[in-house]
Order: sequence, then structure tokens, then C-alpha cells
Amino acid sequence: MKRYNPTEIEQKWQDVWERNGTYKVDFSDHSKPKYYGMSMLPGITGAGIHTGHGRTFQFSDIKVRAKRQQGYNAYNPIGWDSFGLPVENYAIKIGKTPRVAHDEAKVNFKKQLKRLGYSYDWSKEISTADPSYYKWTQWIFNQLYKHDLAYQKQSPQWWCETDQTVLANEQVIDGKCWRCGNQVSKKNLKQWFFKITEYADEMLDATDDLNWTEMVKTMQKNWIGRSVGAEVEFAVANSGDGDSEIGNRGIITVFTTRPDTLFGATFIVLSPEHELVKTLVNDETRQSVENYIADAARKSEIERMNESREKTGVFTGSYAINPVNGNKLPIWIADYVLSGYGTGAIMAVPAHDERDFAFAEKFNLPITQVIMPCSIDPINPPQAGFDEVVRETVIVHLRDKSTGKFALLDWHNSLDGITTAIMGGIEDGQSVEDAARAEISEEAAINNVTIVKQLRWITAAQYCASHKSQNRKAISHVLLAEIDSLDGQGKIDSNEQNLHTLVWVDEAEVLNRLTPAHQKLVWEQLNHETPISSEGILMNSGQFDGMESSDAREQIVDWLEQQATGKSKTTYKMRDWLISRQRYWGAPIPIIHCPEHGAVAVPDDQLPVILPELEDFKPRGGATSALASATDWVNTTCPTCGKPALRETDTLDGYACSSWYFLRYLDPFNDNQAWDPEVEKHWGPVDFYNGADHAVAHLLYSRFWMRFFYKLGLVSTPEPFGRMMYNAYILAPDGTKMSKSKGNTIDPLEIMDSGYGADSLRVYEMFIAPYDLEAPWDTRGVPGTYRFLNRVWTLAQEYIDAGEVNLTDTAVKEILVTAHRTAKKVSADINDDKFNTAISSMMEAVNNYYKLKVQYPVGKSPAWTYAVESLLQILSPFAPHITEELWSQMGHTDTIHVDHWPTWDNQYLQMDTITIVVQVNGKLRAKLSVVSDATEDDIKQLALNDANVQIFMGNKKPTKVIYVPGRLVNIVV
RNA sequence: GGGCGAGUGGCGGAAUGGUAGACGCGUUAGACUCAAAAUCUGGUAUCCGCAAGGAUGUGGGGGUUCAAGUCCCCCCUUGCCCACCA
Repeated sequence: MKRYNPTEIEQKWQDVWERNGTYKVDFSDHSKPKYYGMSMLPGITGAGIHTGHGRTFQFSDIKVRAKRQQGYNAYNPIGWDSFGLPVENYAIKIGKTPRVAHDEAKVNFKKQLKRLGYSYDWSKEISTADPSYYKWTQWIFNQLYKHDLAYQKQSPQWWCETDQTVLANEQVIDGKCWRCGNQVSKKNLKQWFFKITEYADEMLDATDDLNWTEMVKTMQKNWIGRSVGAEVEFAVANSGDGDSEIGNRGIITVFTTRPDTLFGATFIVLSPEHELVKTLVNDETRQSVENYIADAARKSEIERMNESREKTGVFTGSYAINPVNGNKLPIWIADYVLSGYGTGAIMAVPAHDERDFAFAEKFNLPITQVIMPCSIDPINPPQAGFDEVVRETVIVHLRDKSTGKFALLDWHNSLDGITTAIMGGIEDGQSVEDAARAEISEEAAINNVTIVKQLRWITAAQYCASHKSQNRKAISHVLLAEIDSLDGQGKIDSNEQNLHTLVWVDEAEVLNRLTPAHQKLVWEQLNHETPISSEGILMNSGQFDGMESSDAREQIVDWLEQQATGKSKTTYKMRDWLISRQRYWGAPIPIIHCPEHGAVAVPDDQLPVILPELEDFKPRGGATSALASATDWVNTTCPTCGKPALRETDTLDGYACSSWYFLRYLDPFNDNQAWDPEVEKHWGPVDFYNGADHAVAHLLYSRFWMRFFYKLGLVSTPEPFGRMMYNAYILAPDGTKMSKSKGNTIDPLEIMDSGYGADSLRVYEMFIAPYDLEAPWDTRGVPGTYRFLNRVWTLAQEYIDAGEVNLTDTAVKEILVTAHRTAKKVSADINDDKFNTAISSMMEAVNNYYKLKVQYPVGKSPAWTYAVESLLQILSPFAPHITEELWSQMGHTDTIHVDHWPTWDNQYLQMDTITIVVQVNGKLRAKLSVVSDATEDDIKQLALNDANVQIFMGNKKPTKVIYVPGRLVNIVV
């Protein structure tokens, strides 16, 4: 019997696969269905990968290997994300040029990936820093430029002082640089952008339908951040007492998602950076406004974000006119309004917005309620067709100061079962307070009360008074009243007693006792008054009073559009993609600046613009890259007029290079075009894609470009990735994230070299946890999977060494049920990305075979042959070397990795006898072994006759016997 | 503060509403061995019991159900994402 020696067989088979081109794909072979799967393009960020990365590559390898075995023409490509900040910083660290540092590091990356036995088609390897690749990245830039999707703009942008470059919004995480982790600041620079916002709507709309990990979809939607609302124009009022309030002092345009609250605007707030600010100040306010603006400018954006939410602000001295009611609103400046979002100005509606509320409270500004929160009574909801009767009411909570208890009413008669506070209608001519006192007197027989407060908000409740065929709307004023002590009062007369019972309840109990939702809302607001941000019914809103807020939103915008003082508007949180980098190691932006013709694209036939080899490539500050020093390269001629001109010295964001590589993989050596659309038509889109990072940036950029290519007719689908699996990280043994700087990474080579080999490592990587769960690396796990593979090896050796055996029908059945069940289960699990349970069922099968082989010796027979071969086939995506070796030792001359997957037969999915669980009142009391075709009646009878079952039934009669076919019997007594 | 997940042995983790803890690690006993390693076989949630068996048990508290880790409500803890986005 041969011993299992991973080191030897793994090297052997890797050589054979390479020699035979086992994983080499012929794009023109359409005789089989295609399958295109991969992990995200690896970036060369240091000396090599760790076991956390390895796990990610493994998932796609398994998916593609399984498909290849199932008869697909399956493609798993490999390449390198070579350009960009990570590589350049690595080069600076080790003191070499990026090209040299990259090429040297790649050697180890390749060694690691090859040793792990991934089924890459190495013949199609690409690198984003090869001129033959970035020629086409530049070509794509030209296409975007031609279609007005690339432009230059001067604006404040995130700047990383450490890395000496600007960064895209997506590369700033919690105010820190994605590479070095240092705080970034804003710098006003002229930069290149891609107009990704043009695709915001269609990307957002398409997101829900993607077969992607839900979390990533949510993150993408949040990032795009669509807000639907309106822009409203507020004219700045004349300061004097002239005839006309509205002069020509300017218009303030605000963005709001709640145009229905327009009548509730009581002031206007501008961001400190707003351009109108200087025209709004007067002699009295000028100094304080300037101080405030200077203060805000001094604080970095980060400080502003991290500070407590304590509102600050200053009055300008000017007023604006609310177009909807002519009200004069004071104009304030505050840094809680951001210049970068919407129009940098807001209408403040303190009654219905938390931030505005806090600001109004702090600076004592008016608060006007325009939305009544409205609850529909779930017990008697309004009925269609009934007349509506509106009634103003009071709701009074009454506290007994001596006990701290509150008065509630338990209602009888038609309101039976309902508990409320004291309440009732306001009669004509009665004040709210008088009505409250009257109700307390009537319902609680208490007279000398103190009204403590009246709630700012009024609320509405709608219900059906069915006996009167009316829909009632109660508009409620809410009050809190107190008495010193009951002191002999509170004896309700018998007439009232028929209607309700007065109860006194502890404060903590009130919320639980109140029944209608409306009453609960009132109580909560009474205890903690918060702005009403919910929907409701309009009030204080002129002609729109009584309207539902959702309807009012549309109607008010319509009205504004008629008056030409507003329009509907959608804004996005997502900004255009900033793609210039003041760094050397990237694809040069193919632009020539001509004094006469401005920014001119380098003609397609002159691409690529080759990145010159520079010895001194380090960033030198001042917002230009090292390329500016390459004067021979910078000085050129204008493609339009031929006169002297200068090359653009910014390079493209590395993310640009990786936004289309999945298309280049389909035609990696094409000199005439980026890819052949005919090849893409057959092979696109990517069927399976996974990674543990880039949930927003890379995936969003790739979707943007793909949609652009789709519009140009260059690709056949608008989305680049079909199934996208976002897998979790493997943590270091100490439970923290593996990282080179912490020195807690584990090199896969180390584990393979210590004698366990690639297969044990591969199986453990998949077995450790489900793909979406973080799990700490446990070095003791690899010996466990090594043991498992050894058991497979031994079983196969016994089979290979044995002669023919004859098996009884029972033996055949027992062996085949294990084999067929496992084949089915593992196939399903791989399909569902449940690799950990796939492995455990194979372990279970092997454990089973070990038990079976004691009774039924392993040997050449159809049952054992199927068992061993099917096991090797389903195991081979996980452990490709050992399975290939055993497959070959069994006498097969072809590879197990192409077109070999077991089929299963339903007749072998169940044993002849099955176990039925018997419960009495839901508790397990017995297990029955019955033939699989036993009838329900027989099984129930067996269950009832079981000795232990009878003990628990006692002499009671079963009231119910539940039978779940093939599983259990539950006897209810 | 908002959104979305998660909470199961000593550990990683299994469980279409139907035997909780599959599988693995660790551990423990036995076989083999002069011995050890490796390998093979058995045990391993907690408590009671010689055993058969019983009681308890999936963060806490309620509920729905013949039956709840799984569904519903409240609370606690924790992770991730977003965060003054109008």
C-alpha cells in the first residue's frame, strides 16, 4: 500500500496539468455551455498572500472546478492589479522602482498560487501595468471623454498629505486615507472626473435585481443615496420698509425632501461656504458672520463631523420670503448645513426635523406645526362612503402628586376594553384649558387641578363611529394636569360609572395600559417632545390643509412649478469619480494641454501614452506627480495644431485599471481592440465573482463602465457580474484582522511546506466556517483535514489493492445509499455556496465507509467502485491533487477534473428501514425502526404500543395523534 | 443616532417549524507497540441515577403551535455599514 505523500504528488500533478493544458480554455469551443468565474483581481501589496486571501481564491476555484467537471467549458483567469498606490508605496518602502518591486514580488505570488493548485488558465495571464493593457485603459478614457463623461473641474477635494495625492470619495474611510490610514484634508485643485452620477439612477434601480450578497447591495444603494424632493426658491427680502418686500437681492435655492412641510419653514440656513453669504450681512452682523465663517474654515471637515451635535450658528441680518405664504424668514448661517450636498442651503422646519428643532430650541426661533401625526384606530377603522365629522378634543393626563400615579379610564359599553387618558370634546367658545378642566371634573370628579403644560403638537385620530354612520376625526390638544392629593375628591357619579372606571396607575405602567396607538403616541410625546418627522395630515398650510402629506408633497410641488418658484428635484450622495492622481505609478491620462485648443485627447492611434521609466518617481508635493520632471516626455505637440503643448502629468486612479479587466480576460492579446464583442457575447457576463473587500468602489466603478460599454454596443449585458459573493475575512488566531503590519499573517507556503500539502490546507480553508462568517485561523485545524484526506487515501488504496468481491443485496444498498446521498448533498451545497457542510458530509460518508468495510470488505464490485469514484469526483474541487492521483492509480488515463461528476439515483437515497421518533406531548419518548413503506396506521399503532410511551401516557387517552411522514409521531394526551 | 445581521458545548460550527449540538478541533478510555508517534475503535452539553431512564438546556422575558434554536412582541449583548445628506 502506497503512503500519502502530498508534497510529491502535488508537484507531479501541477506539472502534468500545465503540460497538458488541463485548465486552458478555448474561447471558440461552443460545444459545451460556458462558465466564467473568478475572484477579484489580486493586487501586489507586498511580498505575498496570506491564508485569509487564499480562502477567497479558493471559493471561485471550487465553483469553477465543479462546473468544469459537470461538463462546462469553465474559465478561471488570473492576472495582476499592478498599477496604483499600493504598489508604488511598497516600492518606496523597499527602495526599488515600482516596476522592479512589482516584478520581483510577483514571483512569490505566482509561486504561492501555483502551489495551491488553483485551476487558472495561466496562458492568459494579464497585468494592468503592461502597455498592451493600459493602452486600452487609455482608450476607454478617450471614449468617456468623447461622450462627455470625463471632465476637468476646479473644486475642493480630499488630499492625503502622506501619500501626496488626491483621493476619490470612495477612498476616504472615516475621514482617513484608504491606504495609509492618515487623516485627509480638503484642497482646492483642478482635477479630472468621470461622470458616474449620470448612471446613478440606472445603477440604483438595477441593484435590487442583482444576485449579490445583500449587504453589498445595501451598501451600494446607501452610497448612491438617492433623495427625491424639490428645489424651492426663496427671494431675499428688501431690508427697508419699502412698498415691495421682494427686490433684487438674490434668490436662495434650497433642496428639501419634504416640500409638504413648506408652510412650516420658520427660518433659512446657509452653509458657511454659501456664495450669497457676503451680500446678506449688514454692519451689525458683518463681524460675527465673518468670525463664524473663519472658524468653520479653520476646522477641518473631519473635526466638524466628529464634534458633538451641539448646534452653532449666526444670524445674517437678512430675511427671505417664503414663496408659499409670504412669511419673512430670518436667514442664518450654520455648519450643520453642508456645502457639498443639495444646494448648500435649507429651509428649516423645526416642527418636523430633528436638526432644525435643536437649532430652533437653542436660538429661540419660532416653531410652527404643519403636519398632524394621524393614527387610524385599528379597532374601528374609517369606512368608505361615510361622512367625515371633525371634532376638536382634549386629552389630559392627570397626575396625583402625592402618589405619583396617573389617572386612566377603562371604558365600558361601546368602547369596551379600551383604556385612555381623560378626554373629551371642546365645546364652542371654550378654551382648550377650560375644556380640559371640564373633562376632569366630569370624568374624574376632581375640580382644583393645576394645568402644568400643554403639548406643542396637536395630533389626529381617525375612527368610525359606525352606529352613526360617521367617520370621525378627532383633533387632539394634549395637556398635563396635577392635583396635590385626592383629598376626598374623585367620587364619580353613577351615570359616569356606567361609561368608564377611573383607575390610578404607576407612571411606568401607563404606556402598557393605554390601548389605542394614538393614545400611546400622545403619552410618549408628553414625556419627551420630539419633532414629528412622520407622515400625517396638513394644518396651518392654507389651501392644503387637511391633505395627506404624501399627496401634499406632489400638489405643493405642482403649485411651485406653476408659480415658477420651485421644481421637483432628485439629488444623490454619490459624487463624480475623481480619477486624477498626483502619483507616478499609474496609466498616464492621455491628454495634451494646448495653449490654443485646451485639453486635447491623444488620438486613439497614438495610444498607448507610455509611462516613462523614472528613477526618481517619488511624490514631491505641490500637487503634481513626478512625471512633471520628465521634461522630454511632458513637452510634445498638440494633436490638433501641431504647435508645442504639454502632456497631462496626472495618472489614472488604479481603480480605473481594474474596472474592465474581466473583459480583457476574454481577449487578452488583442492588439486591435480592447476585446472582441463577439467573444464577450458568448462568455459574458462573469457568472461567479467573489472577494472580501471593495464593496463600494471597485464594484460600483465596474458597473458604471459596463453600463457605458453597453450603451456603446461593446458588450451584451449592462451588468458585469452575475452571482457576487462577498465573503468574510479569516481572522488571525488572536481574533484580529490579519495584516502584515501587525505581523500576524500566516503564509500558506509555511503550512504546505510543513508536510500537510495544498489539499489539506484547501479543505481546511473551506471547512473552517461558512463563507459569510468571520472565523479566527486555528492552526490545529489543518491536521484535522489532513487526517480526513488520509482516510480517503487509505480507503482508495484498499480498493485498489483488493481483488473482486461479491456483496449481498443489503451490503450494496447500504454502501450505495451513503454514496448517492452524499453525491446529491455535496452537489447541492456547492451550488448554494455551502462549502463547509459539503465537506462535513464527505467526512460523514468516509466515516460510514469505515464502519461498513468491517462487515463488507472493500474490493472490486460495482457498489464499492461507485462509492470510491463518486467520492473522489465530489472531493476533487476541494482537493484536486490527491483525487487526481487516486483516480489515476485506479487505472483512469484521463483527468478527473474534466467532465467527471457523479449522478445519483433516487432509489438509493433511502434505506429500507427508517427511524421514526415518537413524542408524547412534544417530548421525545421513543424511537421506532420501521420499514420505509410502513403505513401511517401501522406506525401510529406501533407508537401507541411502545412501553415507554405508555408510561408517559399513563391511563389518559390520546386526544390527537400527529404523524409527520418518515419523521415522527406526536401523541397529545 | 439610523439601517442590516448575529447570539447554540471548552473551541470552530450543524440543524426545510418535527430526534438540538451533525462534522471537525480539543479531551478521555481502549486496541496495536518494548515504548512513543501514527493509525483504528468507543465516550465526551449540564444535573440526578449502578443502569434502564429522567430533569434541565440554543442571551433574558412573554406569546403563537400538537411541536419553537427556527415564527411574533419586548429587552440585553455584539458585529458590520451609514452617520448633521435637509
